[in-house]
Amino acid sequence: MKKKTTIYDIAAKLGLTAATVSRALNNNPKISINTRKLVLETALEMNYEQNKLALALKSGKSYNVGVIVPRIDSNFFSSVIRGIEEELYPKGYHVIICQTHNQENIENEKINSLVNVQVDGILMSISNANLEENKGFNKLLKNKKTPLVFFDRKKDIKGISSVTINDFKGGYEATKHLLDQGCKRIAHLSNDRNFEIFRNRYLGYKQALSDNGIDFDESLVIETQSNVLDGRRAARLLLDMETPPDAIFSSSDFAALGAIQEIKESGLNIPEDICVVGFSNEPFTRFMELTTITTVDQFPLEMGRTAAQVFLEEVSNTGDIKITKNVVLTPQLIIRKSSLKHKEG
Amino acid sequence: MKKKTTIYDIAAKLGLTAATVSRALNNNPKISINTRKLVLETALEMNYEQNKLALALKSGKSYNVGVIVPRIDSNFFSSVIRGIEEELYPKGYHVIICQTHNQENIENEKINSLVNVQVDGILMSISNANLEENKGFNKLLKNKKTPLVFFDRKKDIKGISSVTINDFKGGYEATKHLLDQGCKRIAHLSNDRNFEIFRNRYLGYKQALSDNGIDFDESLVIETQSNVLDGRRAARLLLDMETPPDAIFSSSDFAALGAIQEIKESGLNIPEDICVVGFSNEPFTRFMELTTITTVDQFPLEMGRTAAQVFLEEVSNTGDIKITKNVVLTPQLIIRKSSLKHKEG
DNA sequence: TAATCAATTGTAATCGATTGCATATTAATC
DNA sequence: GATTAATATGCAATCGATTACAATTGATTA
Repeated sequence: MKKKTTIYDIAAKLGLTAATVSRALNNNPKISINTRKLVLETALEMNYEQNKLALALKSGKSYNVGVIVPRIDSNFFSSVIRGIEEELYPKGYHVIICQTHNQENIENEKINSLVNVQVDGILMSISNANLEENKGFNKLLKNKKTPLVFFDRKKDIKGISSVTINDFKGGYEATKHLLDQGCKRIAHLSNDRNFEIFRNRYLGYKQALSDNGIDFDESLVIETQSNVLDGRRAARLLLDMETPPDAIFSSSDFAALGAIQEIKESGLNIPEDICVVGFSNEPFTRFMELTTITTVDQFPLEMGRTAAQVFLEEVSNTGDIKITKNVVLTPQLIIRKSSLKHKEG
Repeated sequence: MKKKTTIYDIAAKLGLTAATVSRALNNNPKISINTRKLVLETALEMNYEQNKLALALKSGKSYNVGVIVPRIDSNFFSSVIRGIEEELYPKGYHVIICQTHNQENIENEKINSLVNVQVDGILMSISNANLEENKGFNKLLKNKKTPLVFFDRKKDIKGISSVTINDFKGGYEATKHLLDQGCKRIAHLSNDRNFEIFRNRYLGYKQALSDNGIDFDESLVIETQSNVLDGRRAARLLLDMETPPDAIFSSSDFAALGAIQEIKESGLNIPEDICVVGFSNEPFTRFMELTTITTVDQFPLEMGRTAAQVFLEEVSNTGDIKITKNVVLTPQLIIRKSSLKHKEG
């Protein structure tokens, strides 16, 4: 277990100074060609590798970025992370993963922890709709040293960049599609609308209804968690109504799946009796045997890549004026069997 | 954007030395109670936070661990990573993610890169069956400074710990279950058997056949990639045989799904005509509407947690003799509709 | 009263690389 | 041949925290 060689070792071997070695390795023009060559050869020979920790301490840059997500084991988030990693690794950055489990206190703690290990930036999808009340987060905001980029679940905060999809449009088009299928009574499985993404999907839904002369009926909107079981519960509520809906637009694929299960078990047919549209394009929506699920693709890979790019721009921006970028990707409605009564014109 | 306060700032404010402040903060018993109290209060007041980079440089410990996987956006790997993160974060570690895309050169590079940023350990699922021929990997092995733990896709290398499931048993039980269903001609969608996991599933399959008096038929084993399309291709080959199989045990859920699609499209019924069993318990296997897929659960969360624990043991082991631990988790066959012709006795 | 000891705190080196400011050497110029 | 300029290298501080090894202080003891 021999120690790693340092520039001092190289310097000693060549009768030089660490300073000279350092400059030679960094292609400083002040170093003579001979010395440079000698140093480079010796470095190779001695298996020299730059100590990044020393560099980090000196420069204040760790070349690590933190990524905070509610959880990593969902296709959406792991795909975003994949995109981030693919974009940042070639630039020399490593990606540190943190999960919040949707708990505000954990999110708080992880933000602190990441700042504490001197990450060069934080990319996050928030778990706390009231992030501004969060101490760790506020410290991060004030000190402004660590670039912050929101993706997907963002907060509209001045000076903070974000990458999202146009959730309004996603909600609008999903609803419009259902209307085009002849549906008149469209329910919506929403989620906590303190989060922009869910509020916007909801608003898109409402707008589509209004644009097409359908009265908004609040009783058709049910707040639903993003999981199969709660989707079932919501569907049950809807089916038990005096006049059940003829379509459901769910802000979550998982809830949509639960709804589909509940609907089928009650003997109704999809899409004939009830059309269903989900959100996120989770893999299983494509794999369904009978009723592949219509859903909205959020392009998570691209979202991750873009968030990484925005981060890179921010760190490379040395000027005084900070550029805030709010990128909005366009979602894509993917029409499948769960909502397709007949070919659209 | 004020600078972060250091122990020197605290020292200056109190007319002390950085050494004293450091000791006070670290509860060194040589510091008087008064001084300690004073230092702690001032530290709090000045929002002092320990600079981990400086600490890392001094101590040689970065409190980062690297995790290398083929890809992160599959449920299996993201679940393992989730387990790792949950286990390590409370101990002060951060998890750095690297993807190889199953490419050997990238794997090589990422190993080097992680060692270079001084991670305290590497947990990995290999992408290269001939890892020993890998330069970066060998360096890692020789120098022995950075603990290495394999999970799932491991290599049997002396001195290297690993956490896997008993793939042999998984393959055996899957096959035995098919035999119990009355299947006589069981095909196997294998994968590159240079990887232990695939070889062992294959061997378990063979053993179950042999134990039950069924002759092994090599033509029923088809090397298949872990994706839907290749599963279709493999199924097509099998269906086109003179005597097609009456069951398929796939070493991948994705290939199993492809096979199911192909079988159904050719007008055959599952499980009546052909039983199918997958491997991994990917979410979609449970979500299938008609034919939920029988599969083998690998307990990825637990695998991740265990791998993390093994790593923690290795770093805390300061003795000279290195303890190598090879944990083998027990897989669980999850019987669903794709293979259940009738209740098992 | 001088010697000894314990309790605190300070000094300075260390981890490894970078960099502004000398300095030394050589070459070019008058 | 003396002066200037250019080139190459060294010196030493810095990033922030830790830690052997002094050094100081006051108290205790012979």
